[in-house]
Formats: sequence, C-alpha cells, structure tokens
Amino acid sequence: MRSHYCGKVSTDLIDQEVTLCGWVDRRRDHGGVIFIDLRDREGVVQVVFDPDSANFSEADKIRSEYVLKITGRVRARGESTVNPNMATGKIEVYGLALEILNTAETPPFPLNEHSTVGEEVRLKYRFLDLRRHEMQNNLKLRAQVTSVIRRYLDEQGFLDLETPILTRATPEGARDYLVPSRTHDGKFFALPQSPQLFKQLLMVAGFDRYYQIAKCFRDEDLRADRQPEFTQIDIESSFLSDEEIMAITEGMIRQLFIDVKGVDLGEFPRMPFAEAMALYGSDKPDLRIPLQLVDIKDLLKEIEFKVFAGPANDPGSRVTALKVDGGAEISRKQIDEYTKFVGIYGAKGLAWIKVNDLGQGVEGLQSPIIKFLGDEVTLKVVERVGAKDGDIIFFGADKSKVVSEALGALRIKVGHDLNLFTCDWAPLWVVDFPMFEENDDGSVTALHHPFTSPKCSAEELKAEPLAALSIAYDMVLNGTELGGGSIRIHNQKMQETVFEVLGIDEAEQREKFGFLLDALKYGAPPHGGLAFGLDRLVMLMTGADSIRDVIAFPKTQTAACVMTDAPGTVDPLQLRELNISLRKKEAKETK
RNA sequence: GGACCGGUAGUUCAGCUGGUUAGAAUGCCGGCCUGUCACGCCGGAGGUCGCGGGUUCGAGUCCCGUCCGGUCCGCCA
Repeated sequence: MRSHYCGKVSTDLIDQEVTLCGWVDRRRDHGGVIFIDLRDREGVVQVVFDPDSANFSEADKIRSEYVLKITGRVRARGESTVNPNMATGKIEVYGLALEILNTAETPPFPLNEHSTVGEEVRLKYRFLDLRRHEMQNNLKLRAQVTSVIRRYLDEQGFLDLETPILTRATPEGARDYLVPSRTHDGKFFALPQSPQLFKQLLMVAGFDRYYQIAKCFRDEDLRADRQPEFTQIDIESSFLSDEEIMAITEGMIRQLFIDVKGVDLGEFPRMPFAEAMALYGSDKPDLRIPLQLVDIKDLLKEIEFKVFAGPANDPGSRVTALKVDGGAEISRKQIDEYTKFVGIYGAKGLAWIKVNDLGQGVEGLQSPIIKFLGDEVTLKVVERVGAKDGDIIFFGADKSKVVSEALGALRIKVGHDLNLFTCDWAPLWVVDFPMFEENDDGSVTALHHPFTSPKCSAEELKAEPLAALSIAYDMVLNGTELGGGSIRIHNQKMQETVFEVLGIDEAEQREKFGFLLDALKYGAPPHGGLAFGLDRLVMLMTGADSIRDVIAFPKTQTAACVMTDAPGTVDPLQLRELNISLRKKEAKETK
C-alpha cells in the first residue's frame, strides 16, 4: 500500500514519487495552498496541495486524525521554507493523489507534542494516546529492549521456555489474583507472582539455561512503579556460580545500554547490604547523589533523648546525620517541609545544625537543639560529619528502621531539590543480604524468598538465623531496583531447614511445596538466577515518570482500566457455573 | 487501612472574603487567505461547576458524605 514511512522520507528521495499512509497531525489551510503534516510511527512529513493538484477540493475536507493515503513527489524546500525543527524539514511531498482511507471524529484531546492532557482522559482514549510521539517512542524502545535482550540471551545459549499462567496459590509474598476453577468445585487457580518455582523445576529437568519474558501478577496496592500485572525478564541457569550469573546479567544490561542508549555503564560496583543501609539508609542506594549518612550514636550516649522519640542507648535505635554541603542556605520554611517529609516515614522530628562560621566555635553555629546537646557534643558532631562553613547537618534518632528510611529518603529528596547529581547513570550490585528479617512479633520472614541459598551451613542457619547471609544479589540503577536474584537451594535438607526457620510446618510444606521438595530429591543441580523488572528498566531508559507510560494498557491506582471498564460484573449464569455466590456487602461498623 | 493534592467548556486552567448573565487560552464550526509549519484575520457555537445532602435570602466558592484520578506511607517473599 505504501512505499515509505512518513518519517523516513529524506533528501535522498528528491524527485522520486512516494506513497505514504498515515494520520493527519495538523492541517494548515491557506486558501490557495494546503499543508498537511502526515504522521506515522516513524515521524511526520509535510505534504502540499495547491489548486493545480488534482485532489485540491478533496484536500479541503481533511481534518485532524483522518487516515490518508497520499502519493506525491518529494521535492526540496526552498531555502526560506526549510523547517530546522523538523526531522524531515528539508523536504516536502507535493501531493499528486489523495485517498481518504478513513475519516475521524475530532479527537477528545490534541495528539501533537504541545498539548498537555490529564492522565485519566489519556487512559480512557488510550488508543489515541498511544498514537502520540512520546508513547510511540516509549513502546518502540521497549520493543528494542526485549529484542536486544533476547538476542543476547539466545547467543549465550539460554532457552526461551514458557511456564503456566494458571497455577496454584503460594503462601507468603503478595496477595494472589485468583481464578475460580469450573471443573474443580470450590477450588481456585492463582496467577503467578513470578515463574520462580517453575523455572527451578526446569533446572531440575536439565534445561540448564532458561529465560522468559514473563507476565507476573500481584494483587497489592499500586504505585507509580507498580502495576498489578507487570513483566519480568526471568533468567535461571544450572552450574553457574553467583559470580558467573552476575557477570552474564551485568553484561546483558551493559550491552543493552550500549545498543539502545549508546551509553557504556562500565563495570558495576558492589556493595554489601549492611554498607548500603549504613551509608544510604536504603537497600537500593541512588549513587548519583554523593551525600552519605554518618552515624553519631556514640557521640550522644550521655544525652537524654527527650527531643527525639527514643533513648539513644537503646540497642535497636540509630542516630545518624546527613551533612549537606552549602545547605546553610536552606530556608526555615524548607526545613519545616523536610521535617514534615521525614514524618511520612515515622520520624517524629528532624534536628539540624547550620554551620555559619566554625572559627567562632559554637557561636558560629545555628541550631535549635544546641542547648540539649551541649556545646561539646555539638562540636563533636560537626567534626564527625566534616561540616564546614555554609553546610547544614540534618540528623535524627529513633528506631533503626525509622531513622534509616527517613534520612535515606531525605538524602534523595535533598539531592533532587539541590540537583546534586554527579552523573546520569549509577549502576550497582547490592550483595550479602541477610537471609531473614525479624518481624515485630519476633517471627522471621525471608528477605528475598524462601528458596534462596544461605552462605552458611544448615546447622549455623538454625542456630543463628538472623545472622545468616544469603547468596543473593540485587541490581540497582539510579536508586531503582532493576532486578534481584540468588543462588537457590538445591539440597532438600537445606530447603526443609529454611522452611523450619520460617515456621512453615511439614504438613504445610508438603501441601504448598510438595512438588518442589520432591524435585529436589531427584538430582536437582546447583542453580540460580535473576529476574529483572522490564517495566522499570524501560521507564529508566525512557525517562518516564511512571511505568504506566511504558505499558500499552496500564491500570489506574485502584487497579482498574478506565478504557474497558475492567474489572466488570459477570453474568449470573457464569457465577452459577462456577458455583460462586456473592456475599451482600456488610454495613460498615460504626465506631 | 492511612496522609495529602486534584475534579469548572472537547482539552488545559482561572474564578479572591459566598453576591449580577461562570471566564481565558486552545480545540471545534463557518467565512477569508498561495509558503505555512503550534500559520494568520473575522465571526459563532459550546457548561449536570464529579455526585448526594446540609448551612444560607443566596453556594463553583463554606460544612458533611461519597465517587473518580494522582503522589506517598502501610503493603509489595
């Protein structure tokens, strides 16, 4: 039907006839001459009709988003009519034949790059929103990403194997999306939260190297970077060490950035989990921002912490400081906003010291809490963090978790506000995660997942579970967790020990993971892998603010689709077939 | 489950301390225009102020509830 894409018409084609198909991006009707900007997925080109054109009267009827087939002659634009802002601005197509393939109603919002439209309207008319350049580019880049990754993994001998979408519910982890079974009354499938167990079974089956670009489902509350259904680049291999897996996947991401962005990320640095928490208050530090946390708990031992939430001596507490160079400029109002900001993470306050003139000792400082700390301690804090004139020191004291999260988040926020970025891309491996974390009630849960291999023996694991480290690794880019993985447990005894520590009894083990425990008995090879979040990866590469902008048909924050109006009610007959009845909504209890 | 922001013309928004007929820009429709490129000029149409209740002589504006969209906390092995 067509000879060229609109966006690909170039000076090479001058004097040649081309046939283009596309949508009307804009029309400029000058009475005697009509300009049509014709758009397809590769770009926009200007088509000209004048009274000498056979189709001039037809061209007059054209409106926005009409679908046209135009045959015309490519010609160079005159010097004064070149448009330097347009990729195809040196040429234009003189219209010889025009066919209106389809008309269009006036779109509910303009599709050109100058318009700003609310997301709700965009999602309602997603098929139009996706016609916009920005969205076309995002999804084209996404396709490029999966293409490069497939090629890389294929070359490395990985096999693209599929795992089921209808599977069974697993305990722990996220809430499952459930699918009722018609043939098994009262029973339900669950949609997979990840292909984790199946890919391990593929290793037991001897496929050796597997990958899959897999849809995953989690019925949890949404965020800008979380959708109920999302895509993982899921990788698993037998007979590879953690180092080998990290080398292959690091190579994959590096290759990806070279091919798609023309950027070499270089060798990824490594950081133990404990160091990440200590210096950045996060297990996914954004290393583009140079600020670091400095613990000062030992300096404040003598202080009664009435100003803060808890006593500094409490073993579960943390007292840490964040020095911001040049931060003495930060206004009181802004500090109040930062105080409010850390409150989100449970911090009950935010202490600060401005360093105006160190030469004057305490007199050269400005802070509402010097009187609580005392002159000596205050100066020690200033010395510890290495503050100089013009700096500000924020600090907080509270339960370790609260302080780490609050100051860690403040570090990122201040970094953004003051534009402290030192580079565009900061990749990182976070390693040496603990096996377990302790809940408030004293029970433990797996930090990664319960199939992660510990670095220690089963005996040591049992004796001191909270001290055990796992052979797990997370790839972090610009403060976003791109992917995470581990060496899995291939020894049945070890797997049972982990379940035991997690408080999953034998009956439950059999019921939920019987097939996995069985598989481990039949010659499971040592194996491990990694899963990347494709949506987040593409979001970073496109600079999008939300993964919704790199997913063709995303859900809103309440996990609904405003275009299809899903989820919807179903015919009572369908429910009957499934033997499901809906309970009447109970009235809310009055307080 | 919780905190916060938003919902007014097709779209993006303004609308003050409650007070005449709810405005602007853009888009749309009609007319004019042979070199524009976010074309220009003239004219016109276009409103359930998210929804429900309340306060008031009077509500887009204040109060309560509710729905929808968004950001975040919890949650997300």
